[in-house]
Amino acid sequence: MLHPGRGGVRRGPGDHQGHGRGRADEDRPRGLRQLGAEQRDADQRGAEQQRPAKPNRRHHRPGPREANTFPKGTHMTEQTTKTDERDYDEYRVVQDLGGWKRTHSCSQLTAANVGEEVTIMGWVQFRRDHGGLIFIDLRDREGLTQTVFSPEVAPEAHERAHAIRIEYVVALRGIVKPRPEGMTNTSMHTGEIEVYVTEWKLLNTSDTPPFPIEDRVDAAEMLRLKYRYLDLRRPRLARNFILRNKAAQSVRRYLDSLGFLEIETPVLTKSTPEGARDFLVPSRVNQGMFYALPQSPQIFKQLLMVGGLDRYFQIVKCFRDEDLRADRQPEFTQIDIEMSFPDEEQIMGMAEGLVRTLFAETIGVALPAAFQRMSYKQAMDEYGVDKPDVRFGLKLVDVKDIFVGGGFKVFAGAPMLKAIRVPGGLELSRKEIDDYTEFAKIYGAQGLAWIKVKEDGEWQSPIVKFFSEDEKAKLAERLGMVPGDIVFFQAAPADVTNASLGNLRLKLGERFGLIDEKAYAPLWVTDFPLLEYDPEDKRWVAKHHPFTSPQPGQMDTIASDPGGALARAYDLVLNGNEIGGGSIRIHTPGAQKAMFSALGIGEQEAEEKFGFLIEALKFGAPPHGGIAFGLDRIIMLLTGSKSIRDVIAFPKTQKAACQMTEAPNVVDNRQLRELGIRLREKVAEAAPEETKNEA
RNA sequence: GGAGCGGUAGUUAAGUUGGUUAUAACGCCGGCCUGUCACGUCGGAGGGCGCGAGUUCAAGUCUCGUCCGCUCCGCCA
Repeated sequence: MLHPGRGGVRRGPGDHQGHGRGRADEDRPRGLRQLGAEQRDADQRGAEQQRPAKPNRRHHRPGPREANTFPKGTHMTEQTTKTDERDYDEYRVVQDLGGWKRTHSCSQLTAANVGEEVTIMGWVQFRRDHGGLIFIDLRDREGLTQTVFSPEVAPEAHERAHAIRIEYVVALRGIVKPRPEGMTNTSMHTGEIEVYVTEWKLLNTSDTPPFPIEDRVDAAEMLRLKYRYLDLRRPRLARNFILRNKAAQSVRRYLDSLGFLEIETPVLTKSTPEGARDFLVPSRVNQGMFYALPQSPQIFKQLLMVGGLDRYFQIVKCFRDEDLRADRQPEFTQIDIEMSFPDEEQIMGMAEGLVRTLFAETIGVALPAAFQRMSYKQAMDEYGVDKPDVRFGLKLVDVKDIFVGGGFKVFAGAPMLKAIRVPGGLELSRKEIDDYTEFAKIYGAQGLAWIKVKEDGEWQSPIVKFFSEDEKAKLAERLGMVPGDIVFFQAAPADVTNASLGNLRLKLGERFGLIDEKAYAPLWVTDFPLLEYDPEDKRWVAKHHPFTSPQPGQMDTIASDPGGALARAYDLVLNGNEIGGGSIRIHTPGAQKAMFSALGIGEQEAEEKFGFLIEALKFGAPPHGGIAFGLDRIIMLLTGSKSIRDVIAFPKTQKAACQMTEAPNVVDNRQLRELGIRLREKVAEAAPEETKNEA
């Protein structure tokens, strides 16, 4: 893996000189090299010691270097044109700040500053060297400023500026001047002015970056992640983190104003058996024992309520050892909130205020005064998913009853049969329909039935020949079918029907341009089932978590009808994304025990795993409840990012690895021995000898 | 655990039914240039196609394996 250096000489650690751009010094006996040459030679020796010479094919450069291996004079006449080449390394001596202070950021200067002497510092974005005038666009996280080096204004500064390259770090001092008539750049915030540099300091050089530091460049994500610190310099990412900070501060201000206390909870905590896989941390002091990283601070925030602290919040890292997605990372950030003596309305009202404030203060969007609400049942019935995107229609319609006992076995015998009518869908090509069929199969569907209603009203479909006239009539009426439509059907088990049609609906919404990209449609989904059946474990598990309170009276029927019990839980959905969820919690030991029992967790097991919680509930736990928001997902929505990685400073790849640090990695056997851990043979092969760990 | 897509100069990509010396643009290095702003212009260097086998007279192109990245299903109380 070669570094994209500019010259033939590799730089070692601590070498700030930036030599190695051109050929080695001895190739060019010119006056330029007097300054700082000694220093450089010393550095070079140091660098070579630390980094043994490696054949570097890339930087092989024929020319004077080879010429010099000939006896002096033999070929020199032929080389004379080449010896005019210059080496700017003498100017690439890194300087101290020497007391210089920044007066402005790179986005600040406007016509109002004309005539001022300013000092700006940052990275070189572009260099336009005209031989005479040199233009440098200087970048910091805020923006760009054009600077001018003129031989008439400052000859020394101008001469040295020939050495400046992209991503060099410089401090520029100069006078703000209006740009000449007709030379303003309207696409730049600072486009009315330019800074005439009078003196400047080179604060650091830079190797050529592996990819350009510009938004318009589409570098491979692997590369961006390996050089994440360079990726972060790009305006798009910088903007994301500036906004993320704004959002976090907005949350703090809002919750603080309502009396919520920001309290930290442990990161080294106890494994919880329910839910996602835990990340485990071995204990050295207690060999053979493990901490777990929190999947959420759920139990701690409840205990803070038992502790009488009344209102808590935390912007907190949570960890789940599950597979990654475009919107899922193994460590992510939650806005975690809990309050005492609330009902659902209070929490939802507080949460709406929070989200409304957040959107107003970050992107200036006014969300509706009251968010739309929908029961879980309605969401599943009409949208097939528990996080509907309500920016558009195309609702799912249950048509099972029409075909019960009918002649078309696929429909008549289906556990669930739903249809989705798409106005204008007549234009879909065979290929598109086939693609949608493949799409449906991802969710376990066997196929995808369809009917096109042609302009003359005739139905075109591979399946209508199996329908009776009565079925056709009822179907047309139920769906309101008109010419130009296509109707898709899914006949399958409930989960497959809902998932395939629910997700197809989203694709169709996009295909037919039904989604207003600028709209924000928040939606509360309420009345979730308390439990859901896990066919793998063959038992009922908590849909939300086992501390969620059932709705009044639901506990009584839980044994007879576990699937029918409803929870005091609510999710906040925005444009089809789940951005938050919470519940009123169980706050009496009796109810909590009953819940564990319903989940098939025995008294002894409950005692071992959650004994401290049950005990706490015995000591006057107040009624309490809360909510948690996925901060990363909210920032994704606010910034329009397609990937959660674009809103996390140092994210992990799909294999949960960090391209930059190469975490996770093997550790010394010594470290393992201290922890009382021995790796199984197969794994141990990859582990290093204990003495060999690279620094 | 599974499905799909991808890996070719520093980067982004092209590369035909396997066939001379693997293309281009940008970037890089150097020359020239006093009004550019993704400056221009002239010249130059730079890769053997993720890695490993195999088929073949011949492999970037075909086969198998493997590694890495992305999207998705499962999973994510």
